[in-house]
Amino acid sequence: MTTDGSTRTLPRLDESLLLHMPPFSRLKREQIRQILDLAVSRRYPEGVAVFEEGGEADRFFILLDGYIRVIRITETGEQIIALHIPPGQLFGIAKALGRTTYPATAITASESLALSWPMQLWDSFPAYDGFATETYKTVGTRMGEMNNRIVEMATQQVEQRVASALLRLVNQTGRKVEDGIEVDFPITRQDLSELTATTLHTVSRLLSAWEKDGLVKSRRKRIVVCDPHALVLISHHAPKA
DNA sequence: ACATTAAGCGATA
DNA sequence: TATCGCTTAATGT
Repeated sequence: MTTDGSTRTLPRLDESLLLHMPPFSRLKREQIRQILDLAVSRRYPEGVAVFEEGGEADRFFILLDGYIRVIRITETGEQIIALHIPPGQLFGIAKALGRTTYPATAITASESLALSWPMQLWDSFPAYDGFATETYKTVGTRMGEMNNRIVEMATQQVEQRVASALLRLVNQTGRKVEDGIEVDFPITRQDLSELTATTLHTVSRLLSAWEKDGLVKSRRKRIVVCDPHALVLISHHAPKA
């Protein structure tokens, strides 16, 4: 925000920023220009809240770079990680859920860059070709994913849940490295346990066991999956009575 | 099949 | 040096 009240940030945002983002990829340069001129660009250090659960949903966002962790707090004060958002996705789109407040807290899992717009503009954006269908797709995918996790929590055992969670992480946010696929942002045992409703100790023991068998490689805050197929087998293993 | 408690170690800031 | 991330063993449910 500048002193004259305009919302444009220092250098004019480059159009290539949005050119390949799914919600805007079908737009002409001129339309992208319009949208960018309405946007605020902001960099967030690792571990800060972009917005908080219950807060007034006054802006919506698209993640250009980095990763966002969507978390909720239970009655007893424990954190639950709902999902992670990769670059190119919209988030904080409360109005798409018919809400005026944010339903969860968004924390940066790594240093991130995001554009945001005032929520008042939400109803005008579907005029842009592809935006509406893309947001429906995003909302649908996320609901499906959370739905799957509910079934998972209820039916699968811890080892399978952690295996599934790890697979989702590398599928959605994985980066190719020397000896496998690495989760592309810093992630602790605690984080993984909050994703799978278990304890960091159990996660630590599982990762140690998997590492001994060559399925994964991990150091502090970093996890590499070396043998995805073996993890798939574990995740599909039927619960034993 | 898990969680919890406790102790200790190396990495990181 | 203090804190954090992590591991492991022992014990509890």
